[in-house]
Amino acid sequence: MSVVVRFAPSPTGYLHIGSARTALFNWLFARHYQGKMLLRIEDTDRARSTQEAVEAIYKGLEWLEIGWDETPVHQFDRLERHVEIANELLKKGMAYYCYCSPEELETMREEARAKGLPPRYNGKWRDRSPEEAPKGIDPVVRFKSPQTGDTVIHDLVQGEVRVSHQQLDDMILLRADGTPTFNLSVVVDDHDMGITHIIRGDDHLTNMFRQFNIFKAMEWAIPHYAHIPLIHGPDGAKLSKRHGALGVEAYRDMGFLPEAIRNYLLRLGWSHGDEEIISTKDAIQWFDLDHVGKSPARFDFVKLTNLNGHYLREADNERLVTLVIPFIESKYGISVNTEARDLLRRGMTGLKQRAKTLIELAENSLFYIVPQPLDEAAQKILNEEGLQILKVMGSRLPCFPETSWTEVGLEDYIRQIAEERELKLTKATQPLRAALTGKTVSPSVFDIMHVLGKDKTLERLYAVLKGK
RNA sequence: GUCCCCAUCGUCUAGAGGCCUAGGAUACUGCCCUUUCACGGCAAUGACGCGGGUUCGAAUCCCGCUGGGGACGCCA
Repeated sequence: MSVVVRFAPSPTGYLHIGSARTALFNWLFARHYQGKMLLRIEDTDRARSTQEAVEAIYKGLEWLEIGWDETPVHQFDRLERHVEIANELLKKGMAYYCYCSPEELETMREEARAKGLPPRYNGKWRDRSPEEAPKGIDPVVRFKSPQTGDTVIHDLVQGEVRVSHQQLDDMILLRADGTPTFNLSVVVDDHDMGITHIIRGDDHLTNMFRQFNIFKAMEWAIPHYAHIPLIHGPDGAKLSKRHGALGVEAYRDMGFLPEAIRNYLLRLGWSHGDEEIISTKDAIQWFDLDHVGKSPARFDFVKLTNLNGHYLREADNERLVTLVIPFIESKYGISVNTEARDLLRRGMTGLKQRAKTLIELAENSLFYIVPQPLDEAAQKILNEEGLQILKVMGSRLPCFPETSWTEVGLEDYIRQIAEERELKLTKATQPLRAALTGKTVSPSVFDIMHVLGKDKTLERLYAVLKGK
């Protein structure tokens, strides 16, 4: 039997990072077994579902380069089928009408709570005859959960999980307005979609038992379950939307690369020995449920940032240019023309080694596009002594042939000048760096001079000398 | 409150009874490399929550405690 998994987010906000990890695990699992990953939008809550949120899910997955198979299923479209199954359960005597009002249920829960019992529906209408039904009240349909014994399920991550049936109340299948609820819809869809493995967040663990019983009542094949632990915030609490969990687009805007996010998320709860840097290819080859940990992990920006730095260094220069330009344009209000773009492209090898995010890369790239004012440290470097050396450079560099104007050629030449004057090389390079970039920290000055070219280099140099 | 789950360096984790005087990654500190900064290299600090068992032997198995988390909706 081939593997079919699904990612089933509800479109009530953005695609948050915990959901992204669930999607990633499903995707890797499907790819590993050469199965399918289907996408199902759980939009049955009409009040909270929005089209924007649906778009955000698609966009988020696309950005993360997590693809899905087949056309996404919109759960709401399948409403009639869900109702059909509810009616079938009714006919089988595995479900019944309940006429309790929401207020009545609230009191019921409070009373149970007061007695130290679990706040559950007490089964009031479970065995009553329909004749007792009050007039003018639209009933809900409830599932007849087993009342004695217990259910043991072997979860692929959690191991054996056992729940006493006393813990299970008769859940609502159909609301008073006739629409199906989550637990029903999920089971019907999972069955109809031929889902073999359900990989989802730990917070659904208790739903597993409710859903399991519907599968049994319908005599449908029961899928395998794998409940992966949740991601926690730095404070150790669930990283939920309410706690300000961020959508994937926020991570994109913070300058993270999708491959870095994927690698980071993968290592949050899954491991392969001591491997840390894991390519997608290896991830697909290695991924399994056996090595998913059972304890929740805290989200750590610092480690993500480190990983991002790694992938930034490895990334293709042209790609980084394309990625960084929007950051430059939006954050600094500078428009990047083709000439500037070319400088960025040629300077990228030196730039990318020194940035951990695209935001940092944008900031560090600025000097290539627009000459930058001298910052405080650069001013200090260009004191009397510094200016003196700069002047020397200003007079010597024009004589240096254009054909030798390369990183190596320039280094040799400037080393030579420094030696002549019995200066440490840094005494020569720091004033140059300050004049060329406005800063005391940058890529190699020889690299920068080469990228800028002779004309631009001298232009910048003279501009600083003139300004002093 | 009831039920369920979890528990190794600050954080992410390796560890499936002897390979563990507990390994890797990250962060922090120091040193080296070096035109600055990063990268890289080396080193140092740093953990099996507690208490009982089982066993010749426990981070690993069992029980209890403590701590953390999750679920208890006509939300998904």
